Amino acid sequence: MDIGRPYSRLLFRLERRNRLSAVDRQRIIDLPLQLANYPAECEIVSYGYSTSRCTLVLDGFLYSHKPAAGSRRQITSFFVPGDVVDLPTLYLPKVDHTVATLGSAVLAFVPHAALKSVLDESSALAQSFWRETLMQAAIFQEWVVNLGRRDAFARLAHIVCELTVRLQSVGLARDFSFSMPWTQMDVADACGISNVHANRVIQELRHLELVEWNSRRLKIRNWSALVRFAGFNDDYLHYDAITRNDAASAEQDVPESSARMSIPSTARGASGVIKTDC
Amino acid sequence: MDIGRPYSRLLFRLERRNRLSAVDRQRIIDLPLQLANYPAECEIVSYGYSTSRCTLVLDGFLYSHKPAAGSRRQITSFFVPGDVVDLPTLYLPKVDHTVATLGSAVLAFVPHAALKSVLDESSALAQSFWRETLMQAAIFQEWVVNLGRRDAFARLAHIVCELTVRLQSVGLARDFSFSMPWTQMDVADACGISNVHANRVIQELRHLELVEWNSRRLKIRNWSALVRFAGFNDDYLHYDAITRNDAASAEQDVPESSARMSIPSTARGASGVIKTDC
DNA sequence: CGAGGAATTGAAAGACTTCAATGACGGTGG
DNA sequence: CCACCGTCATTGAAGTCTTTCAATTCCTCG
Repeated sequence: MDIGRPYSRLLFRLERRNRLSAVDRQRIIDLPLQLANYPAECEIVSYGYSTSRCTLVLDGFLYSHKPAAGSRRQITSFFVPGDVVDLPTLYLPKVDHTVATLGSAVLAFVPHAALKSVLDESSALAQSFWRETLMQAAIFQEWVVNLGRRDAFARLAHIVCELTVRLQSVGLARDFSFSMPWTQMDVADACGISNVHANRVIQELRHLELVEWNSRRLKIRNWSALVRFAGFNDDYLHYDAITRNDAASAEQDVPESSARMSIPSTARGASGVIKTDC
Repeated sequence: MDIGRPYSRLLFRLERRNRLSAVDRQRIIDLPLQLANYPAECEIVSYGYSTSRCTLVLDGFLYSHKPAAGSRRQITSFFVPGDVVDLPTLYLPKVDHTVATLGSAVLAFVPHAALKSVLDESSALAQSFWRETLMQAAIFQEWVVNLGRRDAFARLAHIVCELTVRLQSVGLARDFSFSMPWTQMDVADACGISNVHANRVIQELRHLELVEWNSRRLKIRNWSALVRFAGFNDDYLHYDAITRNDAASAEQDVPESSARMSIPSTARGASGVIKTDC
């Protein structure tokens, strides 16, 4: 963690695909950042409110969730170091979810005004930030599949796979081991299951020797089996085009074709075959 | 449907929040559009491929889906007239889902190159298109909640509510009635349930006299009861800031505060109370 | 050491899936 | 014009997955 130069993480993220010009890099470096330490379970952005800043995760985890009927909630995503949270608030003023810290976290806030003026000046930067939000949308879309079409065991395995790859893409969890400060209640709310069932699912993953899971520290025991078990395919994370140069310069550790599943090419899945007369 | 001037729908969409300058409006009008009629069940964009154009829905419905284990699939979104499909392909070249027509549809294609050059020239336009993708992401996020935390009955009701509001926002389904060319298999794949159960859920909605549902024509019988039943709250569609002027000029018919649920303000939902010492 | 949240367990109830069969409908070819 | 076919819709019954309820144990922190 290079919290002393927080923009370096941001620059790395933005240059996943396109190199930025020196001018644009300087624009990012000159962004006013307000650093802050947050304890566990703090709301960063609250449902129904508006905000005038975006959040960069420097260390720790955030998660977003939405309330549902009957005092239940659904966790809709996790944020790992390097993620920019709440870019949507730049152009959709009313927040339709809540973002909170999972464990304690180190954050950097960027005022909307500063960010907007930079984005107005540079279409390349606007494009890079736009792409970040597109990648987030792709993750949401995969979560839809996860909750809709996988059983509880595969769901949790899939979330673990995603977290692992995302952490590795920013140089963390290189040994397939990381501490994740969620409770089993959080796991349940992310998987859309009950906390009791979450407990049983975790035990099953332990029993199958796919992961070690002791007091909120996770260690992947058998990555390829976990990937198979989850039906995980990292295409949706869109890390494929990260150049080796960028990766090297940031000491990045993207697993090489970490997870590829052969997806059956049946066009209409369960329900039939696409007519080809289009 | 004003298919003779397809860009008018697009302009209306982009000006939901910000008026565009005359120059920007002209840029949109000058975009090269290729019109096409498509029969039912045609793939527009296919998983794993790349594409060099975006799609504007002029008439009919599209849907996107992703394959899952065991020849199953999950529908991840529906697209209604006026929607711009696959804006993500502008900046994420490899498509991670499949888009197909539901019934027959009238589409307009815009080449990436033309769109990109317009977006480079005008940051206001880039912002508007960016916002479109943010709104799509918000819909994905709500689908995560839908699949994670609602039972099959509420899930389907919620999807029906969403479709109704989205159609009404472009001047369709004013009488709370619209034809939707999905099969019960499609319904099942959208709700993440089996086709057999989808059938029973539909029957229940009919029995509760919430909707009429005859041969793929839907009529909402009791909107407020349906909204309550679904736990539907249209905040996530982010239509709140559409100005009345825009609405009037496009003969739009957004239901006034069509669906507001009181969301309990419990911060952590099922699992406890947020500490306030942040 | 006590308190309280978190994890774990068992048992019963509920939601949903699967299998298998039947009915309804529209389009096609003889 | 009608028989045939395939797709879609519908139904029943059995089985599986998940939830709920209610304890009990574990762990951490003050």
